Amino acid sequence: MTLTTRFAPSPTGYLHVGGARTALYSWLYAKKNGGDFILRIEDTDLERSTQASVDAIMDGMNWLNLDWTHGPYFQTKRFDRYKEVIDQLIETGHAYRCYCTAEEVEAMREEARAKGENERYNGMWRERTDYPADKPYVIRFKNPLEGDVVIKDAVKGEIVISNKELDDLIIARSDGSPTYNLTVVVDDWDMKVSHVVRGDDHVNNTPRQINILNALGAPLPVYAHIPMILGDDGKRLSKRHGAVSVMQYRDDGYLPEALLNYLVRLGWSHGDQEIFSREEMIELFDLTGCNRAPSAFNTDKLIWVNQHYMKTLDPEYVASHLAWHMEDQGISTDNGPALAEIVKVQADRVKTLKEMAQISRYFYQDFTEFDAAAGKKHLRPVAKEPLELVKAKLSALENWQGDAIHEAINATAEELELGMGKVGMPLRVAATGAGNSPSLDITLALMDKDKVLARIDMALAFIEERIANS
RNA sequence: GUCCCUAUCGUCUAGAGGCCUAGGACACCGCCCUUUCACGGCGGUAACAGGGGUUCGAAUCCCCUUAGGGAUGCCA
Repeated sequence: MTLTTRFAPSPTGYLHVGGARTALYSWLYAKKNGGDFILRIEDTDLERSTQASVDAIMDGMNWLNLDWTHGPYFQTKRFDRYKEVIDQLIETGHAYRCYCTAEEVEAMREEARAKGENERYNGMWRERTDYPADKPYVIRFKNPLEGDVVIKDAVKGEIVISNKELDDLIIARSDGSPTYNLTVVVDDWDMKVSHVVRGDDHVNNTPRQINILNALGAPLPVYAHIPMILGDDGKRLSKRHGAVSVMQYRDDGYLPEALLNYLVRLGWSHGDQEIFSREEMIELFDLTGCNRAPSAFNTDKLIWVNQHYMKTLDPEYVASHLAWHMEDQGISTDNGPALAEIVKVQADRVKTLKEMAQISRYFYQDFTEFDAAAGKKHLRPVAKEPLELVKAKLSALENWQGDAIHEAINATAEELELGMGKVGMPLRVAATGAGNSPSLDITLALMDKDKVLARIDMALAFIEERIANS
């Protein structure tokens, strides 16, 4: 039998990092075992589900390149099937109508709480058949009264919950629509899901689902509940923590490989290994290696992973992602060096692609003024002579290449008996407009010679102006 | 309130009774490299929540406490 996992988000918001990690683990486990991975949209809550959220979730999955073999399935398209199962449950005596009002249920809860018991519905309609006419009712599942439910969780171990803690949950609302605990059970059964990998906020639902599965005579899947992800501050992840949406990480300049690698290591490990290629993750991942405690998201480490991938992945590939950021920042790259060259020289000086785009602007666009601090510090009257000399040497160059440029700068410093910094820094500010850049010879070689010479003239004019104003 | 889960450096984690005077990574701090910013190299600070057991021996097993998280919805 094929091993099957699924990712089943409800479309009530974007794909956040917690969901993404759950999806990743499910996906990994299926891939590892040559199984199927299903994407199912749990949209039975008509009030809160939106198409925009469905799109956002798919965008996130696509950006992370987590592909599914089946789906997306939508629960709203399967209402007939759920109705069928609910009727079956009623016929077999596993479910019944409940005419309680909200007030009555609330009273039961308070009563239970007053007695120091778990708040639960008391089952007052379990055996009644004196149904009032024209009154709204819900369908409740007849949960076993005695015994324990044992969950053999692949990551948490054995969890035992007494049926006494469980009440008869609602499986169909008064408008007839099915609820989560029913739909998830039916779907996992129908879709032959063999391994349910989900957040551990669902452990409490699991015994109820197992009871329904048993009532249906359906096989039990293997459950694997993975802990939640906490924010930087150790508190539950929320919008307050900033970038929790997967797509926000794209916008902020992270590579999908970096997010995936960071996420796979958050709550799972393979010895001391930190870096995992997609293939390695698939090969090495295992549910039993998952941690049982929640973990806090740490952006600093994500940044480190991101830089690692910017430096080591194929520059052409990284460039394809950089192109997105260039466009996002309105920088046309039609005229200038190939983006892969930018990646090669900038990768180890930035944390994100967004930053890479920002600091590479001068390769593609002219600037009208120098960075204030850098200009003030390096474009001073003393810089006039070295700039003029280096300009002369550069303009005399026939082959505009790194080593020749390097020679020209060296020669200038030697001739004027100056340190490299006295020549290099003014030239750097002149050519790039700012105080930092990759190594000068490489930077200049990536730019047009004429453009460099023109910018040196601009710097010279800037210095002249300062002299005139002093 | 009740039930469930969890607990190793600031963070992610290694550790499945002796290999642990607790290892790695990120961050942080020094030093080196250096024409800028970085990268890199070397070194350092830093943890088994507390208390009881079990055992010749416990970070590892058991119990209690404490702390965090989750559930307790006609949300998923």
